[in-house]
Parts: sequence; structure tokens; C-alpha cells
Amino acid sequence: MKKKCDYMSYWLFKSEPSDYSFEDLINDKETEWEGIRNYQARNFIRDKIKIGDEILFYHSMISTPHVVGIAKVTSKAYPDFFALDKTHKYYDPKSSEENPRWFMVDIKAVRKLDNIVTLKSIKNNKLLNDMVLVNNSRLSIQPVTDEEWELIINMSSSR
DNA sequence: GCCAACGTTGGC
DNA sequence: GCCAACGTTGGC
Repeated sequence: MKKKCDYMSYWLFKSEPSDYSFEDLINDKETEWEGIRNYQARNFIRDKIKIGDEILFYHSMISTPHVVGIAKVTSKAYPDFFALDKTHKYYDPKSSEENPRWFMVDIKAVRKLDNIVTLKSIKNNKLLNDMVLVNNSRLSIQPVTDEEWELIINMSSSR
């Protein structure tokens, strides 16, 4: 498998399917990825994630956590305006319009994987031992290397 | 529901 | 700047 262009990057985004599933993204076609309230994840969004980057969409907080589909970044980072909304659960009094603390991007669905790739199968694959997913399970937005991407896509299509 | 692994907050 | 206490995430 060949990358579409040399400077694109791969990421993994987590979501609780009861909150927002890959099916929801397919139905919506495109969505705002709001609510990131972790500085490491924020820095990825603000500084690294670019239009055209591709995303492994991961379902967490379920009995069999898994990668379910591929999505793509469709916007540059912009301030997460939910942080300014006092009535919203993502409100953060320390963020302001002049000095936004949190950022978001838009993403769209690309395709569902032929087969899901479970966390268990990822953990069982020695070649994926260094994945952030394996070593820092709490990070909800994380970088994926070219090699990791290719392995997971292969795992999703083999049976 | 439990707990490990991180993050955040605030006193000093 | 350190660290204790608390909060959150997410796998199991």
C-alpha cells in the first residue's frame, strides 16, 4: 500500500460508540470533532493534524474495543467554541475568544473496514507493541506510524 | 465495579 | 517547583 502523498500523517481518534459511533459519522458524512480537553491531544490537533490526514476510527469503552473505520481530516484546526458556551458540558471558563485554549477539526467518513480490528488482536501483534494505543490507552487522539497503519489495514482485510 | 495509569489542582 | 489529593479515562 502506498501513501497518497509523502507529507500526510496518520492518526487514531477514539470515540465511545454510545456517544458517537462510526455509523453516526457515516450518517452525518462529516462532523466537528469537538470536546478534546487534554493538552497532548490538543497539541496534535492544533500543531500537527492537517487537511487530508487519515484517521483510524476507534470504538472505546465497550466490551470489545476496536478500530472500525477510516476517516479523513477536512478542516484546519480552529478554536473549539463549545468551550465558550456556559451551558455546554464542554464549557471551560479558562478559554476565551481572544485566547482559545481548545481546538477542533472537522472529519468525514471514508469507509468502514471489511472487518474490525480489535484491541486484543493489536495487543497480540508483536509488530504493534509500540503503538500509543497499547502504551498510553488514555490518549484519545494519537499518532499512528505508516507501518502501524499498513499493518492494521492489512489485518482488517485478511480473514 | 475495580483499578491502573495519567492529568490537574492547589498548598506550601 | 514539589507533591499530595483528587479527577478522568478506559480496559478488564
